[in-house]
Amino acid sequence: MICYDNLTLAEATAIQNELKSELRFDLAENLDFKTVGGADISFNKGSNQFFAAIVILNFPRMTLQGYALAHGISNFPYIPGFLGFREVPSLLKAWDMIPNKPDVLILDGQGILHPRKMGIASHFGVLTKHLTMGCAKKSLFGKYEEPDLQKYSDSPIYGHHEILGYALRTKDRTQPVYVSPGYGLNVSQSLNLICKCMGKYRIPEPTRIAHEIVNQFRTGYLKEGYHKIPQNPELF
DNA sequence: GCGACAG
DNA sequence: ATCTTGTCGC
Repeated sequence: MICYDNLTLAEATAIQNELKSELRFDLAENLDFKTVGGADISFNKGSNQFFAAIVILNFPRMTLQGYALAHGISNFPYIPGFLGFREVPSLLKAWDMIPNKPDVLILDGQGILHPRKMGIASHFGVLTKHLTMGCAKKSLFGKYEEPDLQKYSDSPIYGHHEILGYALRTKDRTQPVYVSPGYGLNVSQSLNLICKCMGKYRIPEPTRIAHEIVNQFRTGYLKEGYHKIPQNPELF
């Protein structure tokens, strides 16, 4: 079990720069996935006990197939730019419970839209070597123009002299979300994937449902472990 | 030095 | 992130 407690900021920064050299964006031939995962963390204010959830949805149907719930402890504080050190350890516990990993995982936070290209989605992806991407509700890094008002309008976000991600309007007249690759897929693929994961809300289904379920876990309505949802028999 | 600052 | 009621706008 990896533990990032007791790291100094200088050490954490060094680790990010190290992980950065392992980034890849050429592992996805296409977006022909069978499943997509969503990851989220929840905790009670002032507590160091974390609740982690990773849900698995059928792609592109966006119906729940199963979910893993795990408890975790973290004493690493929340510092913008270092979210991975606080949340990744707990998410890995949930990840390890999953018998069949999702083809791609969407995390609540940034991917390479980060000063050192090591947002939580990239951090998690480099450690697991699985396809990941980030979809954040607020911007952390990069320069961009406001996308148009209607659904699916997007605007590139620049940083390090290149396009790192996109501000995407996922719903009419609502704040955009910020998408970027984590590990394995490229910038345009990350944008396209999020578009294919939208339901009737601003937040894409994977992370939206992960958030819903992790809160039921935190409030005691669901228990730790891997839960499989009965799947309807294929009819054709 | 000042402002910004994922969850 | 979490704690919370009403309220404005489509």
